Amino acid sequence: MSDHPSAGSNSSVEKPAAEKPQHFIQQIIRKDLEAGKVEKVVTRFPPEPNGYLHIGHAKSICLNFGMAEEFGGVCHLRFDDTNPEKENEEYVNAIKADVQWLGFQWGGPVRYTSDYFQVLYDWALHLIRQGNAYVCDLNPDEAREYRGTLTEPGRNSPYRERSVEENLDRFEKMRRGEFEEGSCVLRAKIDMAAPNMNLRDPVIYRIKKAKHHHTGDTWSIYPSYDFAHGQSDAVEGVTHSICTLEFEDHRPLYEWFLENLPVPAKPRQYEFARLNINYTITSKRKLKQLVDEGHVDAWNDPRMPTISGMRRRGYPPEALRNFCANIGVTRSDSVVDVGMLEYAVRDHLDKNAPRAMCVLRPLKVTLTNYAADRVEEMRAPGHPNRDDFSERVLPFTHTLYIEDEDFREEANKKYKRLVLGKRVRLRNAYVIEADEAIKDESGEIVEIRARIIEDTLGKDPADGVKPKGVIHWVSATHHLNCEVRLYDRLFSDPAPDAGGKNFLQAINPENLKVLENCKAEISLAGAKVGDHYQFERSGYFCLDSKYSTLEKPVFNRTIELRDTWAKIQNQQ
RNA sequence: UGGGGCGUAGCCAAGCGGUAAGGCAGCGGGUUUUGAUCCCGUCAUGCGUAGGUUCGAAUCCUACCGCCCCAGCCA
Repeated sequence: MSDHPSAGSNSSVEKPAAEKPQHFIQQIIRKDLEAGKVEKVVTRFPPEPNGYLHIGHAKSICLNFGMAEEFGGVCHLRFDDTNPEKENEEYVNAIKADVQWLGFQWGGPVRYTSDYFQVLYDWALHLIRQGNAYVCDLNPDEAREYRGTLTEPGRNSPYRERSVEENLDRFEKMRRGEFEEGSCVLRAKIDMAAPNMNLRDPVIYRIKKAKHHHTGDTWSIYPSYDFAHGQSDAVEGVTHSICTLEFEDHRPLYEWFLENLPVPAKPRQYEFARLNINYTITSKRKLKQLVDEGHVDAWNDPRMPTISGMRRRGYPPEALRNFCANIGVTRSDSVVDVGMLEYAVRDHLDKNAPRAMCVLRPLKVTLTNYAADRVEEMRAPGHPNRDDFSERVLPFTHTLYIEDEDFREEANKKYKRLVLGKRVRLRNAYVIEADEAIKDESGEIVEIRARIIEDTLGKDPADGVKPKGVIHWVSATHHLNCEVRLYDRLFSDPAPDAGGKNFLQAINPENLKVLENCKAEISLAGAKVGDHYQFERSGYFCLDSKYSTLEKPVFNRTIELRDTWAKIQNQQ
């Protein structure tokens, strides 16, 4: 059967000029709607609550909820909870929060595959009565042997021809918990010689005496993914069941159940390529390992590619959605450059984050011609390109801090910062000129003595000697002490996951730098968790939701500004 | 020497028989009190390879090559 329903030829659809190209899922849905095959689009996002959602799930969420949104339908949130051994409620709650944070709302209640355990059980009975399923007593090793290999057909299980009565009886005993785990399973009777391994009498129910986070001890048998997914879609009236490519081989099985069971609808499955990003891993199992072994703080560690980690890091939900829109949806395997994600984050933050100044590595500057008790209130725009942001007030005083790296005793003309004997513009304030660098015993520069050039607020020096550049600063007496955490990529290998590599060895040992003596402008005292700021000339920052306190604010660097200066330096 | 997919620029990706969109990255330039943003320009004589069909092929056909997925009582 064809992947794409051979839609009635509706060739007279005029193509609107200069429209955004539609990806194949959009094309399929639009045709289904136009052909009247579907009245209202229903999709679903079906995570298994066995870990936290990551950037790859964001793509799926944007696709599934996005299609519902775009075509006036709904998207269900359904927890695919058929394996109680790995799932729990912490994950359920985290997943719900993540989906909502991304800005999506599911249609109707939160659903669980476990809501359908009774129907699924009844349908298993139906299959048995039709002679389409049997209880098989082969142990796992034997079952593997009987299954055959990729190139050799399997053999029929010796239990394949049990009578309906015996199957009914044994399945009932499975249900009642009378058999040990692993002693038997219920299998669909399809074809042990099928070239598609999924059709070689797949397991549809297995015994698990674990307590289920949602159904408690009600069941001692649980349906397999294959036996649950399509039927759940059918029960919910899902029209387009979108999943990743590795499930393509399962589609014939998905359809086999729909055809052999009295289901209320016939949903269709479509597959797209899952997201891969370089320098990143998107495997729940490996992400869990990073957490369990303490390589990171938690699932929501700002270095994690989890949705909660990116949230804590300061990635705005809009950036994630834009990113997903930018990468598209196709069926070809690909590895997206992490630069695309970073672009989306910078792009949104640049347009929306208020500006502030914060000195990360302070170097004291004393203004010898500025009275020690004088305080001027400089006014600075909240955003250079928007007038709907409120102004900030910056106290300007006799002693200031500038960035350690913004001063050099001598430098070539490419260095556009403060140089001994030269001028620089203090952003939103005066032009100053450096007269002297004071060093300690070890030769370390500990203070700069400088002068302001009078009458340079909003204008160049009257003598025509223009400053070489602009640097940020903070008053040494009127500021907010804070801690800043600089994150770098978690992995230094573009493909930490590839081949037989051990991804733990690809961990970047310098993925976090904590600066405890940072000086922020006082307006930042009002920062709240969830606010985003651009620390000018530095990057985008936000308060850390875990470590920040009123006494000691902790800012996470979400991402650096694009830095062509660093690029120039690296080229030399 | 099974089955299912996928190959368009460094990366992502349009294209659906009429002569290679767009974005990211890069490069060059302009504006700028952020080395940011913004703006302009540049970046595939060629679509995995080789044949074929056609007036015309990235699009159709054939063969080959490469990569991904499948042998859980995971999803």
